[in-house]
Amino acid sequence: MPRPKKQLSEAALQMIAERFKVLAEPMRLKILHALWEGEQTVGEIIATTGALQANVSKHLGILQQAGLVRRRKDGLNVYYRICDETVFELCEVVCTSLHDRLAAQIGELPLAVLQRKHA
Amino acid sequence: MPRPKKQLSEAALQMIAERFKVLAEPMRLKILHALWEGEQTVGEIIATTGALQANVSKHLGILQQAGLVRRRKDGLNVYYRICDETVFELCEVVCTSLHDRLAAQIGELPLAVLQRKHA
DNA sequence: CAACTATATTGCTAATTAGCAATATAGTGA
DNA sequence: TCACTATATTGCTAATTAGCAATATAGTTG
Repeated sequence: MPRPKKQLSEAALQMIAERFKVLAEPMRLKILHALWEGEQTVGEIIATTGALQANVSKHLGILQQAGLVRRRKDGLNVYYRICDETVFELCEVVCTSLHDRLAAQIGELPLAVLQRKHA
Repeated sequence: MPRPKKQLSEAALQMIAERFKVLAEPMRLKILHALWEGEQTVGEIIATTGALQANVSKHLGILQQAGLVRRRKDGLNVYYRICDETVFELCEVVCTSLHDRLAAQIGELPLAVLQRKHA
């Protein structure tokens, strides 16, 4: 049974792809993960992720540009926090999908029935 | 209130990022969208998307590698179909997020209250 | 003001990849 | 077998980008 067709313009595809692109970097996911529990300064994020300062700063810029995190300046420090909760939902859906896929692949493999019974 | 911390290894981040990467190309999204209503041959996908045959074939290979689509061969034709429904869920979540973001940005802008009242 | 700290930006390089053109493969029918 | 069709693969080029090093900016303190 065919689904009802939803129209998607080139511009829409571009925007959606762009969002996925932002999430397609392990380091950015790591940063978002670090912000899971709440806002952190850039310095804290650097410590948490172990990445170089310049890279963290650049990634944070990209995340902010995408509207996923928000800046808050206080003295010398800059605090970042997640401002789009769908980030977590997306990661969860992907995790579940990957998990299911791997589980299915495991199911495809024959078990080691040939293992020796005793020594 | 801090959220409960979920642990994410480097390998997990890598896998998740990889999945997002697959979805981060407009043409692949277009192909998935073409498969929304059901399985299609490569030829049909080419016609629907307007892309060159070589590119469609390569994208389909990537999608299959990622476990998002499945091949079925029948004579000269090869039929592809989506085998991971989370694809649609992910796109919907992103669309909603983007929509909300744009709506919020519209709200930030002052309306054209200065427009002339009469000619 | 100068010295210091936290963060941002810039220039560079190496690696990845989408699209194109050309070729290869596989299945069909005569 | 040959000719034809559908799909896959390969080689190439141009564009993008993550990470690094160096520098710049902004805020603080003395």
